Amino acid sequence: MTGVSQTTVSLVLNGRADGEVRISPETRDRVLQVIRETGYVADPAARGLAERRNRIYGVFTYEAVFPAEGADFYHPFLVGIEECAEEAGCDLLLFTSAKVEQGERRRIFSGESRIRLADGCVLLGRTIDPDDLSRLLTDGIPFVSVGRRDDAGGPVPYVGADYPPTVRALVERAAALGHRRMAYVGAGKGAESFADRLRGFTEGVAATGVEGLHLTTADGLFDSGATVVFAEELADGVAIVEMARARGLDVPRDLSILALGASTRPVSTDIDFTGFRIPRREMGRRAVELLTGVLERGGVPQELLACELVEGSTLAPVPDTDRTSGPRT
Amino acid sequence: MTGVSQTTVSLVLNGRADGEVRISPETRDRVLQVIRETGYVADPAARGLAERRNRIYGVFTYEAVFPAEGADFYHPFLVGIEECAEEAGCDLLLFTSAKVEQGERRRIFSGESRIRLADGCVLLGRTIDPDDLSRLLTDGIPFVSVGRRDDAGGPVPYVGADYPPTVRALVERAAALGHRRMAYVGAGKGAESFADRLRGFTEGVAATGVEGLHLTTADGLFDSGATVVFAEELADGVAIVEMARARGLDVPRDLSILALGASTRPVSTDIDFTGFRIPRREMGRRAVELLTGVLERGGVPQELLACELVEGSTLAPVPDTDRTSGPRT
DNA sequence: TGACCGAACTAATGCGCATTAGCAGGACGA
DNA sequence: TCGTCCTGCTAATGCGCATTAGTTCGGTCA
Repeated sequence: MTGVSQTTVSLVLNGRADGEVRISPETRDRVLQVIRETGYVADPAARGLAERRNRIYGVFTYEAVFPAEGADFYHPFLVGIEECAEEAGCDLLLFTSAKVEQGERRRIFSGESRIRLADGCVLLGRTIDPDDLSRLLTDGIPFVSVGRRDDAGGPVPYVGADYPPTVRALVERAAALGHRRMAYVGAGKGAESFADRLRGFTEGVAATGVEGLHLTTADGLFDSGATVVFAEELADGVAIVEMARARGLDVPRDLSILALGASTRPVSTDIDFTGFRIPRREMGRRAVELLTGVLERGGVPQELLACELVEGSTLAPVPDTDRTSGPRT
Repeated sequence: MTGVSQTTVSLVLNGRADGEVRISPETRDRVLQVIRETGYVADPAARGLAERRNRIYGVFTYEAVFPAEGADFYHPFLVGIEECAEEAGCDLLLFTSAKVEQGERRRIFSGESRIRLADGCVLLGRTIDPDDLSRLLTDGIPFVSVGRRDDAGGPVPYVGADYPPTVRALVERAAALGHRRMAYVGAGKGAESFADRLRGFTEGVAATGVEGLHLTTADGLFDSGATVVFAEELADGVAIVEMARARGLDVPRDLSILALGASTRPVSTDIDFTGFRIPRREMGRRAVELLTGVLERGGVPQELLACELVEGSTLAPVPDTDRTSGPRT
């Protein structure tokens, strides 16, 4: 002991020698000296209890944070999150205790959740359980979702990728190359990201005045007369390319295939798809920044980051035969 | 409120209706009902403060947990750690707030460390700052190091890879193929893992009665007359193979090259090295298990896991010319 | 009828800190 | 000499829980 009160130590530790409270330089130095000698560190638990914050950001994922298969779709997000947390001087709490039950998905509020130990939380996953989402809202837990989310009993704070204009731009590019019959292959619903892509496709088709088909699966694709395919995910694109090649079609000479973003499903390919890049790392960074903002000023931030178009080599001008047969419809 | 005291709620929440304390089933059900309706969750901070544990394991790494380059050397460890933490019902706290200063390494006890929020800690990194290590010991913070560590003012709890017998086995295998002059290329010190590999090499050489050279770098390797090279790390192995090929040597016909474990440095190669596999995932798992044991029963566990030999294709019988010229020394 | 006991709770305390109100002591002006 | 103000510090309180030592309220038994 230095002979001073616990209060004084607390004040010195927190540098609270401002207006209201005063500590003489000699006392401060003496306390600091002892702190240095003993290596005293304030108990974070008690500190958090009194201060009502821990400088900890929670990260909730529906999948394993460290996938056994190596880096995956979510890895770049996490890179950004870690970078930004480091800058913010925050630690990251991974909710690994939320076990993945038999056949069930990980849930946020399972049993005694430690989520409130975190000042706020970043949510990651293609889809997020609606119940979890509304629970977060009603409980008033600060959070930011990575990926746009529809309202869940109230506006959801998020940072997403701005798919519609991106997909639309691809449609326009295809139209400029003479394509007049385009197909979108994929569910177009379920995850918001899918819906947004389909929306961009639909908007683009309407804006350019070309024909647009929405196929849930690739079945019937090759009888549809479409000269360019928009694959909802990279994995879809890979599958379609293989199907096309199996039919003796050359990509992109006979059929252009665009991949709309990376794939959440594991897939390896060396095809240089035309499409766009989801700014995953930036989204991760931005999510942490927005979370910090929410904690400081509140609010419900909603941001969409632009996707960068990828030139690739799977988009070519419409084949001549199709260009002539196009008007026949 | 249910009309009962905070104590009762606490007892119900923790299922403490055992011998000492009694709660009538009706009261319990009533409390549980209200808990379910309101979605009450105990504040983990306060709980931790009173209970002196948080069910959180800290993970300290000297590098970024999520490397920008994708999965790296440390990834498999983390996979195992996450798996085991999930089973143990613990969350993981990543100390991202310990910034990497200009040119400095990450330090565990930088400023207001949140390390004590974790019940214990897993340490990851090729080398660990000796000061950090002894500080952990003197502060009595439960931890387990992934990778063997020499004492730091006391025995260090660890789970490591058992390099010496593994390397020794490789030496014996090479000897069985006729090699009589072997070279170890690498520092052989610094990290414990390097020292252990060199020790295994030295032991193996002594046991088989062959000649063993220790070269710090690959300089002079090709004039040494060695017919088989033990590369300390994968990256070293790759470099040596390239040097050998540049000299017109065929691997492994003219020169056998063994790689001692994966590389902590980023390197990509498709060479199918003969060597061994570091059981990284298992080590991660085991570290968490040992940490749990330390928390429950104390002690200083020290374990070495066996490495699996990898057949590969860079080890061949000694070349004839060398076999004959071998005895000339 | 009073002593005794067990069942079913609750009051009180402490965890280690941050924070607020307040206190001792000296300087200073009237 | 007394009141006032400022400086430099501390006592006390609360954060939300777990835990321990009661306390109350029927019975039960002698």
